[in-house]
Amino acid sequence: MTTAATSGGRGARERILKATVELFARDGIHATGIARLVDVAHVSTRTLYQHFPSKEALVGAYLERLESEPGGPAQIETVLLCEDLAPRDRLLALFAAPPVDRASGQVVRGCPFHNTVVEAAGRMPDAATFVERHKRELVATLIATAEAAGAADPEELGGQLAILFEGARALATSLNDPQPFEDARGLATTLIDSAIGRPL
Amino acid sequence: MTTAATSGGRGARERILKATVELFARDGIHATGIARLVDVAHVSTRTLYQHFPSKEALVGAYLERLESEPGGPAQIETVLLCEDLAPRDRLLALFAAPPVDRASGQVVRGCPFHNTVVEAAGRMPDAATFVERHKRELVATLIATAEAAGAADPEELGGQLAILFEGARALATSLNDPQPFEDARGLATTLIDSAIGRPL
DNA sequence: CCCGAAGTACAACGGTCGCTATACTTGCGT
DNA sequence: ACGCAAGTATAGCGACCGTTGTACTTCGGG
Repeated sequence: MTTAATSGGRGARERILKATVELFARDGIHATGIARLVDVAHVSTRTLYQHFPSKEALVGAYLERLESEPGGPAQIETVLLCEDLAPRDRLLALFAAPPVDRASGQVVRGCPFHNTVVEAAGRMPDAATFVERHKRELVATLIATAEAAGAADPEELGGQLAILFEGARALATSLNDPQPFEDARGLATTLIDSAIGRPL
Repeated sequence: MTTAATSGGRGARERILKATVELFARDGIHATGIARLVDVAHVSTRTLYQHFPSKEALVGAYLERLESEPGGPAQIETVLLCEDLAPRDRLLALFAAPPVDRASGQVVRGCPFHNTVVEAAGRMPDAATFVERHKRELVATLIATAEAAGAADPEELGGQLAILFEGARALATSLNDPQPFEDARGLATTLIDSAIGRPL
């Protein structure tokens, strides 16, 4: 179901970005042509190219949007910054919910950042660099949160949780089954509680 | 560096498959056109289409080859079946070596099966089904090996190792850094030894 | 030796894709 | 109320991609 704006008019850039996030994340970059993008965004082709010089530039904007958009497909990772939760709960929240896109209601097809690297296949170095930086920040955030939770070795725990998170998303995608997320949550709980000396 | 056969002649099907595995795994499916495939395989376009009715059929053959080819990009997983090693060592071997393709000598760009699902983006249901089955078999093999190693809860350990393996490959790809593989190996060692009651 | 299968060379087709040109319309800010 | 930026509609370009047709060559087995 398309959730982008249903009427044309001013604010084209915003509609283009919304449609881009929706379609690139759900259907993939190669599978999403400019024509469909223009359809969903209710924007003329000309307008799209007045805002973005090329499809590759659109991919760059897509990645930036993924990072900043609160309800988007990358929303899960933002719980790490939620100050309302205790550090331990923030870490566990990563594995709490099945990774669902609020817009489409469907289970997210893996990690959109990682998928972009795979689809780019070495042909879009800027995108690869962006994702590399994003993932390094994710690991850094995990380490910082692990430290805030009082982990004995925050770097070790952060690195482990990063692998668990990526692995759960990848395996859930390949298996077409959310089960790995539950397995990862169980192991994550053990690792966290062991690292912070929490009683069983 | 291209390692496919350097001369034409009989045996085209084999050369086509070798080139397909090399190029699809290294450069991606979308990025690999029939023209390049034909070049590397030293085969005429016509011959390729006499062996495979379409590119999509070639993707199917590619996946089958990935599973069976001993030295191919999916070679790492085959150590699980190596009877020369003790079960515990088989499990650890998964994380021992950086995932390198013998043909290209480069670090493998994630898991080729998972990448195929991502690139297919829902447009090749057969490929997705194939990968799903492959991954279920991988998990099953991990569980069986965990059981052979004497794990207290083989299903739990197998599932955990599967997530670690997938996560290490995915994160190493996104980060463009083999570090996650080392982190995963450390955690895997702990999990295995804890599960089989091995002393530190 | 020679038939038939296997492979080759190459041009071209239809389709799609990213992208642009042209000419027109809309609607907010002042 | 009106000017100008913003957006629209649409046709089409050139390039590339997967795929096919045609006519020719090369072998190996009987």
